[in-house]
Amino acid sequence: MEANLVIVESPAKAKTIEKFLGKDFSVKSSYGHIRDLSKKNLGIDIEKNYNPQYEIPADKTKIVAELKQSAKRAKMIWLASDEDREGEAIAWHLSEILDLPKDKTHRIVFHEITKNAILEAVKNPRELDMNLVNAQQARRVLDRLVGFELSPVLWKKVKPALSAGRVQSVAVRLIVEKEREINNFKTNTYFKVSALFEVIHAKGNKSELKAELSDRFSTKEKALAFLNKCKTAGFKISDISTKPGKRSPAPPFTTSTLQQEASRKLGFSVAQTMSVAQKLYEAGKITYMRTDSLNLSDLAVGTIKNEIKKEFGDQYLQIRKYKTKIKGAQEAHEAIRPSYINNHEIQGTAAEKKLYELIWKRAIASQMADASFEKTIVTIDISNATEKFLAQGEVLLFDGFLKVYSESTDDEKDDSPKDHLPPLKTSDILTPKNISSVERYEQSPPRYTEASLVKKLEELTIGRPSTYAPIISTIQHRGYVVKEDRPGKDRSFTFLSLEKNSIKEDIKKEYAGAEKSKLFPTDIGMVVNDFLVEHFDNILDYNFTATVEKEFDEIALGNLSWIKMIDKFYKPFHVTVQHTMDNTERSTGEKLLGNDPVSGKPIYVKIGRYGPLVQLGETNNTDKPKFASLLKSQHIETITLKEALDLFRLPREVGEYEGKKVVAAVGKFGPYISHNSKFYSLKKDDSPLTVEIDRAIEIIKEKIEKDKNKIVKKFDNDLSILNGRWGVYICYKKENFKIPKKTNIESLTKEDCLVIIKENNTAGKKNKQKGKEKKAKEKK
DNA sequence: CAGTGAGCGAGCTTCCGCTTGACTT
Repeated sequence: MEANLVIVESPAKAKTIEKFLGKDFSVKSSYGHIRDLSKKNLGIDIEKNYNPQYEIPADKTKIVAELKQSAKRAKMIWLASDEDREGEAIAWHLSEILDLPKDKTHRIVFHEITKNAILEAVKNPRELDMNLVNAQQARRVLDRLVGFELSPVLWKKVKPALSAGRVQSVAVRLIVEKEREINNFKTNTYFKVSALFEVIHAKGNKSELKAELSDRFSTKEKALAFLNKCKTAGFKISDISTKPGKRSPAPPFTTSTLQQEASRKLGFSVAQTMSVAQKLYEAGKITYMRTDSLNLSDLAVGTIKNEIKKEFGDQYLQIRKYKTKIKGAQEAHEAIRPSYINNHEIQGTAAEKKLYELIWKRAIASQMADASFEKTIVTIDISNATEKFLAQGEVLLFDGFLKVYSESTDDEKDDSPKDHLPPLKTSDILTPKNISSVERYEQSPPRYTEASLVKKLEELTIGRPSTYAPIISTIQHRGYVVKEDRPGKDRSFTFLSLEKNSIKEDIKKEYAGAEKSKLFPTDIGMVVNDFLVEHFDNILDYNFTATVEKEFDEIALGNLSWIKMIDKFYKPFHVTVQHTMDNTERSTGEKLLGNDPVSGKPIYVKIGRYGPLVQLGETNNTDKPKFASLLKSQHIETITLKEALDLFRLPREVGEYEGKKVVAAVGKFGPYISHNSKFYSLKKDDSPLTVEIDRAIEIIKEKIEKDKNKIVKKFDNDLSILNGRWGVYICYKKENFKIPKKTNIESLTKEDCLVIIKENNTAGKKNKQKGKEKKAKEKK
């Protein structure tokens, strides 16, 4: 029996610490929170000072029972959860549930998992900080009150099963407002001018110089006028200036920056980054991956120092201490870094290797010297114009940290040429080989990616490292936001070129505006957002979280009672909730698009029971209005009257095939064509409004062919072997069964199949039941 | 599997933050 029981939050952490502490200590993990507000109801007794009703969730009963056993046997219990308010609350809940006597309980904290830090922590135990615990209770109660009072308002006023909350609703708002900003963006064009000059040097050899005009022109006429002037102009270098520049490395990774860089450099989703990082952490290869801290332990800085000296030399070393700029950062852990710096690479999956390499490079580079440049700007005068051409050159003098790593940015649109410049001197005369002016479009603001949304949330201090990935998945799961690709459009631009004293004008085409893996609001997301902003603007305010965080801090310092703080928020909030429930109309996002030119009846667009629709005619009239669903690619915010009118053309007769009619329409499962009382789904690029008979026949033939291939073997009407998405499987009485790996499909007999089904049924019944429950839950 | 959009009402849905597996019909 061990004399000492240490409880931490994470099992991987427990394993590491146990090694440092020796055999008198047993280290166990609580697996995060062990208690939470009751799930069945509000879980808060409003009448009795907002008394929280805590419960141990079903999936935690086992671990709590184990901890109880261990605690009973131990002489001293060390509560070693994180030193932030959630960690303090975990320690408090543990002491309550495990019924720990004060004289048997020590609270210890450490910010890094190194032997020294842990031994030091054990030497300096303290008591539970109830102020910090109360700050957490306030946070928890506030979130529950907001979520569980706001969501039912949406069920009644918009649609059942929707949700709202302090964090998710603001995340959705960011995306909705960005979308509107983009939709309202007026794209102007301008003309930029660039030139290719020839320089003849003293010895007669020639070189080329690219330069850009310092000014842009707002119209084609102005650009043309300028090019005309250039026909007779002389070009001379009037100034060459050089100035030094430097770049510093980025700090080591936090959760948020890791998610951003893995997205930009490796194309990972934030969830993927977290799951790969979790694997690396559990394997002991990196430090904890949910952190907002930029700190590296002294031990880590020491080994990084040695590594840089050994690999690159002393001149590449520059020890730096980074301070977080994020307000409200709790810094309970280190920054994310490799556990062992001398491991440049690791064994593992391709994704694990790539992510590890990224973390390694970033940590190393953070302690390396600045890179230095020399920037040269050459100014070229034009004899008959006031505008100047500028040529820029950049020479890397010392690579420094760039030897290892360079951070990516979200918008890399700096396309000005930065070449190595030829030898030049002031007063050199230049001969233009070509001067051209190209029409450019102003760029609308960029849509959010998962990673850039995380960045924005972190700036607003909304959410925590452990919740960034879940937030992104929640708002998508609720149907407020979709992550998808959307095609761009062809657009034309004018290209003017002056060569050999004549100006040529071309109209060229480019493909622009295509989006890949971007976050778009859905119709329901927009309607819910507008409803919440209208009635609960204080909670949807981007500063709401920051404001309440300040109050949580005051509670943690013992300057404010958490009950008073909650009461001050709740009383007026609840009045607003009641008022909104009683006095507002249902919100459908209804909008008048215009009138039908044939009947003169109004056409509306709104969200109906089954999704967005267009409506022809009024609902209160004697004759029923006509309805039609929007296509998947259409949205209530942007659909035009013409597109709405087209929707009423469905179902549409496309033509004939094998003597039977082919009809295109939109059904429960999307656009389809029907033929001979069979149905065929349309492909992504097909529209039921425009699909032609030839294409329809193609789709029909394709489907028939595919169905043929689906059947591998058919024993009788009940039993067959089929080809599915995840490979070959057995279908028996409409139920599907997995075939064990290494089975020879060719030789499977009917009897073999029945055996597999039987085994599957007995062994897999439990799992299957679980799976079904989970699925049912997800559906809800 | 291939429209539906009325109205009533029972019983359901829902938050954020801390953790990891079990789950891939």
